Amino acid sequence: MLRLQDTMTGEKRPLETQEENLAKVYICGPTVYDYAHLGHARCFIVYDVLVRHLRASGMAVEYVRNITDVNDKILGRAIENGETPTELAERMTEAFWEDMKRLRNLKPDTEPKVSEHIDGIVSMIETLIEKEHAYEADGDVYFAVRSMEGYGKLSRRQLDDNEAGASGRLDEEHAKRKKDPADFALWKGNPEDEWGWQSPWGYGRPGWHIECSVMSTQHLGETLDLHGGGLDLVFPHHENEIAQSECATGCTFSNHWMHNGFVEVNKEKMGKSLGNFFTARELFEKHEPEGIRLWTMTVHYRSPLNLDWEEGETPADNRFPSLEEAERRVAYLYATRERLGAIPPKRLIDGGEPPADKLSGFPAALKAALDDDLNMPKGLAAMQEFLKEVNELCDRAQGKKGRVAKKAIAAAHAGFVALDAELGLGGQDPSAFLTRVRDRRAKAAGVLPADVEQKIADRVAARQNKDFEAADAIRNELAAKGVELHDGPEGTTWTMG
RNA sequence: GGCGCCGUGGCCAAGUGGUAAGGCAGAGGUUUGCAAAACCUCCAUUCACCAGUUCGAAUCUGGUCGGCGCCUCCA
Repeated sequence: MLRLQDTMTGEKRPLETQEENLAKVYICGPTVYDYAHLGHARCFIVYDVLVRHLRASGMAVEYVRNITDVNDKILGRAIENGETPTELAERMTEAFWEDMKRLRNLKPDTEPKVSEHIDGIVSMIETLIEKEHAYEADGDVYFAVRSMEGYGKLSRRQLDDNEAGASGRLDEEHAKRKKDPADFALWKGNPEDEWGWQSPWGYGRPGWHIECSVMSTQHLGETLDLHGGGLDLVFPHHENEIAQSECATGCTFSNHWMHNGFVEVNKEKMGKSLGNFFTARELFEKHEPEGIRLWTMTVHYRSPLNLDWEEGETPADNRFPSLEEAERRVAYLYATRERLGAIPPKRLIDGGEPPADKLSGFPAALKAALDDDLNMPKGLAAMQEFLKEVNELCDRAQGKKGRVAKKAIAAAHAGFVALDAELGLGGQDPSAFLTRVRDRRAKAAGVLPADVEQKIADRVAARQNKDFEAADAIRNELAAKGVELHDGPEGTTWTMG
């Protein structure tokens, strides 16, 4: 049973779904005006693990994540780029999907776009006007926050406590049309030569929050089992979604609210204006996406996730020690999996000792960790102990007369299956992964694989002649470039340290 | 001003009433022609500080100090 922190109640409580064995999950997706950044990566990995875990626990999940393709920022950026907002949005949507795929995030079941829900938006606004929760003003439509009892319940704030314009972003033009400073736009009128749609209140575009109310309701029904997004969306976005949806339908909007923490860079919030902003794809140049995936799991999903950044002379010289460490851990995972797969059948025996608890108990330990408010660091700790046991198993199989029990091997394989199902780790081809990491590092260090292979051949010859001095000279020469040689029964292999 | 979060070993980080997971780094060992990898052992009598509650507190309460987020762009 999954227990999750609920932002609404401030408590950890079981995720109770309306229909048994079906979870209706809505996650706020990206606004597609630019490439996904590290914060997006983290956020969507968190919800990906949520969905994976629910499914691994035997639950069906209807996973809906929207694409916000209608937004002022998209328009602004498109004008800068000299393209249409639709072109930009489509380009960025494709890029987003590609990045998510590389991070090994599952595709949601439905990815509704705002541009395809304008009719629904208009009709929800009409309902809100009818029910006197919204009013028209000069071609705009605003939601009247004071018309709703309990406005502010998610973020636990009283309207009168908020400091109007505390973030210094009051838009005076629109502010004077509002009856209350806290009222927010459902529809914003704009000139017909600008991007927009026709509506009962004239030409214009939807406000920021209404699209999620409409898309979630349309695809999952009036009441969601869980709604999630970044911590910054609690107020105003989710608060306003609640206001719109509950005033329009009269139903509870979502039974559970989940919010993930931010990514920080050197302990400061990541932001374009701060110059410490990284897109997912620029980091993919340096680090395996799956390493980044594991890195996001090293802290609890609600805590800040800090990226260490050692700024280089040029962007290419930037270093990210925490990502390097995470990538090494993923490489260890794949190396272990590769070793397991390489155990020859003749080493396997029936019977034998029962597998160690850390081995056979890993899937259950992982499930228990995730059941407890998606505790991924705890899950990784269990993974680490599991991998150690698998290596120990491989060590035993490698001894001169080494034999291991078939049931232990089966338990190890089951552990890897669980790891991929629950966390989305270790599901790639091990040797392809390891070779890719090695070759990328070699390239970065200016090491040519063909040269290394030649040196290895020279060294093999030297060793056959018992010329260990020459052999060691080659080892040292390569080591100076970061190349590590591994002598094994099958020959010599190499990695980049 | 309002709402909320955090302070655990050299670094990162779980743990939220029963006596400190895991990772990185470090030390020693098994193994190796030498290495690497892998594995084993060691590495916080202590959880910012001060009071209090309790048989018992890193975990609860109050206070102090320090860091941070949100208050209509934000994942």
